[in-house]
Amino acid sequence: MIRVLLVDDHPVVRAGYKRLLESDSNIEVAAEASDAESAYMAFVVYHPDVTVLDLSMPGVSGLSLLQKLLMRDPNAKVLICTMYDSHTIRQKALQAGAKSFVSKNVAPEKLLFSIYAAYVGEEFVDADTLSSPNPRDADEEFVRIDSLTLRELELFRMLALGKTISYCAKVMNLNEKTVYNRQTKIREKLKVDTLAGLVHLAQRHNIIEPNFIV
Amino acid sequence: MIRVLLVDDHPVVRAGYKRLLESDSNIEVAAEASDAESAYMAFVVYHPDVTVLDLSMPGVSGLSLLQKLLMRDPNAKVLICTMYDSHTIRQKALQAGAKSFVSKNVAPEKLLFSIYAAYVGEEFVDADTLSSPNPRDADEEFVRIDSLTLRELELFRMLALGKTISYCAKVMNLNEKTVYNRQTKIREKLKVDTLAGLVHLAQRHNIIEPNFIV
DNA sequence: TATGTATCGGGAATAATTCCTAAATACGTG
DNA sequence: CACGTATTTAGGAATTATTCCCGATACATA
Repeated sequence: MIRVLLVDDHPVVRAGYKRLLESDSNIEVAAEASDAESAYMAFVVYHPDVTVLDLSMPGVSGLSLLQKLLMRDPNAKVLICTMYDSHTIRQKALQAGAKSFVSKNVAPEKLLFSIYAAYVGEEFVDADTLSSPNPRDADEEFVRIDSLTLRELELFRMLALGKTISYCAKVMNLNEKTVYNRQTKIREKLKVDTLAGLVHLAQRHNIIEPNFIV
Repeated sequence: MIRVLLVDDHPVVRAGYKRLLESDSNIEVAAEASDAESAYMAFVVYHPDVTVLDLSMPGVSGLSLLQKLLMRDPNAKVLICTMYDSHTIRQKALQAGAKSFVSKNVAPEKLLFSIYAAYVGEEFVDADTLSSPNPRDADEEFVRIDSLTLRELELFRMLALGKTISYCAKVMNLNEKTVYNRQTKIREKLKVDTLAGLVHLAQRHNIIEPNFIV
């Protein structure tokens, strides 16, 4: 039996996942969490075989959680699952130590398969997304985004979402000074001179969802 | 047996929904679709009792599909389900003729309940989301934007596009000081505390278009 | 004419941001 | 292991951006 910890901030989606995963008789959802904090606690308490982590969580980026989990247990099997099929995010996730990565555009069977793969310790990165490299990949902008460090990427995302410096500092457990300095560096690296430009860049590269217009 | 048509562009999420819905023995997923076109065809062919429609589809807006479905069958029971818990979207969906509306932040049981409600023809709008009106409320936002003067609106647009203060001053033939002061007033009127927030607001109200890589 | 509102910017105070520096930690490599 | 390199974190001082309060003009309209 593969015991899974399920982390996703949408109850409905999480419930759906759970049913989907448990349609496989070898998989059991041992615990669920809707945010990074409770996810970490659940991880410590339940020692799941595999953690399925949805990256599109609000607040602190899921990537920090990923690192925390790996710090706690370097052999943790974490399967990253995300709406945003961005090469940037994928790179960062793998770089941060994720063993597996699938987007929500993948076939459901592949999700199950990748949980098995993660369980036995194999790395699995969804072939679809890898084999059809995004045309944006060659883009200069992409290279710039790629040059961001993990923490810079996190801050980039939050700033693009419209969070204030003080909010970012609070959420990321940083001194405001650090956030200011890092923000400057981000804009430097991305060659963007306003916060608004940062938003557009983030949207172009699926770092944040484009604003929904109905 | 309630026959459901399931429309969501993420296979994994869709599969999860399906398992969730079918965990209720009175509900059967008669058909699935991942885009507006095939959803419409499936609707015509299968005559579902209830259509569960995820609004976060790419391409043609889900609301257009909703209208098409209602044109085809004015009594169609359509349950709108969305990631984006925005009052704007909710308003527009109901206004377009949706009978029911839930966000993915709702409890899974409520999703099932709302399908029953839709089936028997009752209107159901998730109370949680209604009772806590979003600060980004569409109408309020609209009123605020409406309160901008002509020059303020011009500047608002330029700032949202990512132009710098000095550029705006040059183009608008103004002293930078004036631009600063005006910018402050705009953010005050719009109740937004970062430039990034200004971008999102501008996009929501079609002041500027979200820019994608083509 | 009085009144209100839009437009424009100055002066002084304040807050935000940069620039430079540095320590602690991690990480791969010879 | 030791070493070079990169990351993450901030502080002090300098600089810039932004606010707050204010006065001036223009222009419509009650």
